[in-house]
Amino acid sequence: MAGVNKVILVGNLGKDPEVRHLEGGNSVAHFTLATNEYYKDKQGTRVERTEWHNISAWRGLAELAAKYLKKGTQVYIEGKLRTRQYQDKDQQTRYITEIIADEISLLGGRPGGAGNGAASPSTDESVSLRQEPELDQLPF
Amino acid sequence: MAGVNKVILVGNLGKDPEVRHLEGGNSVAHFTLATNEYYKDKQGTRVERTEWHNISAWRGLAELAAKYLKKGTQVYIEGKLRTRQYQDKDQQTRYITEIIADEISLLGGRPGGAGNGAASPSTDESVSLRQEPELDQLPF
Amino acid sequence: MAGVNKVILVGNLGKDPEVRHLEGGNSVAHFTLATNEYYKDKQGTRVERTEWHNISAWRGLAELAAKYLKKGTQVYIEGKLRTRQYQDKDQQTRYITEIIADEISLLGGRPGGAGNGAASPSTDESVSLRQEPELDQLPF
Amino acid sequence: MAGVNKVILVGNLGKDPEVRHLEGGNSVAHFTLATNEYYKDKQGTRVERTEWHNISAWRGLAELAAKYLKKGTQVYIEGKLRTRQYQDKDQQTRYITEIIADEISLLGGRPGGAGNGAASPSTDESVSLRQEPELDQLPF
DNA sequence: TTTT
DNA sequence: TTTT
Repeated sequence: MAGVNKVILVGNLGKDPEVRHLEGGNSVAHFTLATNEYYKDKQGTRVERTEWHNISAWRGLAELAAKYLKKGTQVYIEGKLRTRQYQDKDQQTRYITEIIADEISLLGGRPGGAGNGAASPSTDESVSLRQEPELDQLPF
Repeated sequence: MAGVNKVILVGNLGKDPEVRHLEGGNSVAHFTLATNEYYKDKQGTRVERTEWHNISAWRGLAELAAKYLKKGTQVYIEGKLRTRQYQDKDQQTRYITEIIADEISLLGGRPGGAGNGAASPSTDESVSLRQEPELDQLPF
Repeated sequence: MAGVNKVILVGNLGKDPEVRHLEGGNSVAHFTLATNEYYKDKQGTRVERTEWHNISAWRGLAELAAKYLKKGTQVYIEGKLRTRQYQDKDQQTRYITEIIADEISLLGGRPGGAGNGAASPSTDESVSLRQEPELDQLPF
Repeated sequence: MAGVNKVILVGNLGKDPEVRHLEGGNSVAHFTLATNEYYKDKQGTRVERTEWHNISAWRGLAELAAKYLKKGTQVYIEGKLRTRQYQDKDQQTRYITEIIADEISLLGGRPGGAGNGAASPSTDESVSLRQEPELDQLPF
């Protein structure tokens, strides 16, 4: 029976998306997303906690991310968790957990309006896709 | 502004929860959860893909997890992502991403009914909590 | 800017799905879903509260619902809210809120195993779709 | 077994929240929220669809809604579905489906920054609560 | 390491 | 009208 693996985030990009064009015409965008949380510790002091997430967007969604998202942009992201292993420079097995984006919505009234250099999506373009990444083509 | 950091999973436990009792009376349970996904590859062959998640449940939710969950149990989990760093045995900095559970619901008609040895929750007990982990008391 | 309109439910069907075949080859399934909640009132008495939801599933998802879901089946449903207006028998305008399903996952170990008469999905069939209903073809 | 009844919305308020103070010191805020969706119809024409949701926020969350939200404010809302029945002016039984908010997050860089007259939340105040409405005190 |  |  199929399970459920769903992530929902609202936060701000830590850097501009990096896009790689893969053999076969596919592309993938990577960026980090910060989600902030505020709570009071035992002494009643207000504490801010920032969690950083690794986001991957594939194919059409990668192109849209490259076009409309920039460092600082506030977005809603829906996706799924994926943990990959890779060999580090010392040939040690390491693990990294990413969110593979299925949907991205720009938040705030007017993206690019505050002079952040990002394009504004025409309302004809939907910033939303749902597709399987091709794992054998992962760029790293 | 507070962001959103939410994870929703439906899957099966890979092992019995391990519970640790911390100084100060707190407790934390750890277990892994498998979420299964099915799709067809380019050749049209059906492929099963299993993603493994590290789950942490704190305090009252840890006690409930220890009491009612076992290897194989199907659960709905809602929580948030947290990536921690730690030093491995070679004093290298490593990262691990976990889901801190806020809510756990047992699925399927009759938990423990298949002779899996887990207790069945009395309907007076709510298998749901929402609380902040105390990070300075992390067991590892 | 596109918004977000998402519903996530885990509950049991109150009746077998009713499927209608529309002109043009489309089909739609309707059923109700009960979600149960337990809490203690001010007197400390345990109270059960059942919320009933109207679910609609379209096209391929309608066929799958008809095939695999029955009264009593426990399911995970993801979808979106839609409120429609219609004229009642006295020509009064009435409103009904439904969840248009995007994804349905059967829960519990063995659907149909308890002799409920529903078919068991072959693992080749995915009980998951994501598509736009055609509003001009609504059956009522 | 407890079910799941969860709604996640990102949209804009259609009007200022209306707050009622109930006997016993409780309060409740009501407002409508629009979620926009864009898609192409069969002719390839771009179509915008707006869905309107009835939101209720209770107690502390009602006060925060009254203080920080205004017509047009973009928010993230998490809550649950509740359908109530009431008697209309002709003593007919009617149904209304609402989302009872558990969490509300203001979106966009600077709430109130565009001169909309709403206060800006001090970072010491958390715009998030999770509590049961007292149904016997519903204001209508 | 789960489940079907 | 479901389920426990």
